[in-house]
Amino acid sequence: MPELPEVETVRRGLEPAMAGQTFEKVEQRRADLRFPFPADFAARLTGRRIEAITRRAKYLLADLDDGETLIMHLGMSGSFRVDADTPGVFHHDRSRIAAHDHVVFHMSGGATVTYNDPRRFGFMLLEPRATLSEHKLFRDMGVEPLGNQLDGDLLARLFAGKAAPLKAALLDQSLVAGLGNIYVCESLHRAHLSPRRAAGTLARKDGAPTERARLLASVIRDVLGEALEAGGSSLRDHRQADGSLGYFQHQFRVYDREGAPCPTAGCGGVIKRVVQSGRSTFFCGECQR
DNA sequence: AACACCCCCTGTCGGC
DNA sequence: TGCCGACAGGGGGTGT
Repeated sequence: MPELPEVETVRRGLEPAMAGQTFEKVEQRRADLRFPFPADFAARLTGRRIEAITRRAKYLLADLDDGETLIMHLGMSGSFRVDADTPGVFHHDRSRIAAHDHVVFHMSGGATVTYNDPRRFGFMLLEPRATLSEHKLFRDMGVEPLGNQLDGDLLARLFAGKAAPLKAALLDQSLVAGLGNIYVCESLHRAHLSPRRAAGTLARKDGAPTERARLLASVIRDVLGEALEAGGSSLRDHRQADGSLGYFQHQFRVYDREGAPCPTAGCGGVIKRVVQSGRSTFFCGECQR
């Protein structure tokens, strides 16, 4: 489910419950998610204070006071539920275990934070913070699309010479990190660019960006920013950490809208679905070139 | 090197 | 109603 806007929304939901708090008790309810949990996972967290909850691309990072970082990835179906402190109710008793609740964090401030993940494509790791940027997961990771660096020039440089379709290039986390299937489809539609166009065509021969490269960089930031403002997208029953729903899905122009009229003014096209590198791409063949 | 493809796992939905 | 295949927001590994 979660692309950058959803993960950032989760981060903001976890922050008040976890940042500055200590793990009072940790329940690990199975041996593995996508990967095995780190050795002595619960014991290594218990008693540790979280200095900050941050995010890199689609990863949530909890910086611990012993120099380690708890790395959390939500995969396709991971979510966190925060049960806030209720006076008079001992917080260890507050959270009721539901199907696919795999980890429960009991925080010193009183909140209970539960990780639920039906498909178990998510994972949690503990790694030393000092060398995190050299870790296999982060070493080759691309730029944050909402950071200062992403503009037409960078996009053109990243894509120069690439024969891969724009769809694949934008999903490549080693170039731009944080986009997923939804926001790539939405961004390409807004930029009127075909998902099948070779990524290298956004750079001129001398490597300078085309106007389309500038436009694409710009709409990516717009789309992600708007999605963030809407609290992300809630597909199926996915919820934010506080239980509320994001509502950006109501603003989808192409994603999961096969057969619908293209929303571009005066276009008259119909949204199509094709498969690219094994995933659905939604786009308008008329106004996306 | 740069792609395309398959897989991990569970739930849901549409078609028959 | 029930069964079955297709598909789902991610990404790592393998093979060409």
